[in-house]
Amino acid sequence: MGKTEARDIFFNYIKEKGLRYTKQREAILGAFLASGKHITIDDLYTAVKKTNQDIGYATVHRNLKLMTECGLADEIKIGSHKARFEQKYGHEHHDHLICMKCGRFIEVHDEKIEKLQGKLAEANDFVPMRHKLEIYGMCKKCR
Amino acid sequence: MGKTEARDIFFNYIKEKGLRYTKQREAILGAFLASGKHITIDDLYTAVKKTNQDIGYATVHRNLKLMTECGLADEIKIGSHKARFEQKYGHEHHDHLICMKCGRFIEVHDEKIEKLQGKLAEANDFVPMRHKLEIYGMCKKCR
DNA sequence: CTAATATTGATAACTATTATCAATATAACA
DNA sequence: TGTTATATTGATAATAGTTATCAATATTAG
Ligand SMILES: [Mn+2]
Ligand SMILES: [Mn+2]
Ligand SMILES: [Zn+2]
Ligand SMILES: [Zn+2]
Repeated sequence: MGKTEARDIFFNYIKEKGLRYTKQREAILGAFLASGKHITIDDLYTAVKKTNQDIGYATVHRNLKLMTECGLADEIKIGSHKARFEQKYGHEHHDHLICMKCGRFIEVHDEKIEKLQGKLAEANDFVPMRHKLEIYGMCKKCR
Repeated sequence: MGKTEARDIFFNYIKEKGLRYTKQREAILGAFLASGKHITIDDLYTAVKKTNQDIGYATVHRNLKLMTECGLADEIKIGSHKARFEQKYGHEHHDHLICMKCGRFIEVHDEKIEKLQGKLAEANDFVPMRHKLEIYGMCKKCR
């Protein structure tokens, strides 16, 4: 479901920029597409290592940035924690409820809020391009 | 307008924790209350230095954290930039429109959005405690 | 005034990210 | 299929921001 298209997007982006499609890129892309939500660079590095033990951390880092540039990945920074990435291609936009106790991320979406954000920006002569809404609190399990 | 009360809050917090009220604390508090919006630790450090040239960076940092703990300051992290602080006591809650070109912060508030956020949390069995809404885009001046 | 201990300022340590660079891999093209 | 220009890699250094360490000093209760 979308893996081939995702690969095409990455491959085409690489080619358009005059870059080269390497075994490492293929491996990193594959591991990313197989990954769960909100992974860190370390998570992906560990995952890729399983099939490609000679991979370097910097290579994973660089390619995660490339995947972000071409729209396959989305970078999210929470509090003082390290950067996390989630799949973007084929995934709807959403915001996050973040549990302050267990760290769980709950993905949410509210079209009314999205619309009001647009109006709010407009009222301030501001052209919105992207936004981040994070609600911190306590999840069901943690109380 | 509120400066004395703000000082009381800090002083009482210090005392309650069995800490000591020092010249440095007084100077840092004063500089913070006189500061503008969204300052960095460096900004405050520079400001305090003017009247207290022997102050150390670590001392400013530590006390900014204390002021945050007792509710006088609010820490905001934008993108990959360094931490910024704004006055919280006597200031209403607000969110930010952030210009991606000039870096300007526009402070906004929308009660309807706030209410919908509460509902959204509730619908997910989540108890919200604080939230962060940042809309990135282009401000009026920058286009 | 004394004593216990919190604070300070300099700086080291730490964390995460990004840059550097020589060796190697890729891909266009002869 | 070679040749060649150059993009990529992996190790590691550098950087940026934050936080910890520690000896000297300041504060405060008694
Ligand atoms: Mn998500
Ligand atoms: Mn603000
Ligand atoms: Zn939880
Ligand atoms: Zn602007």
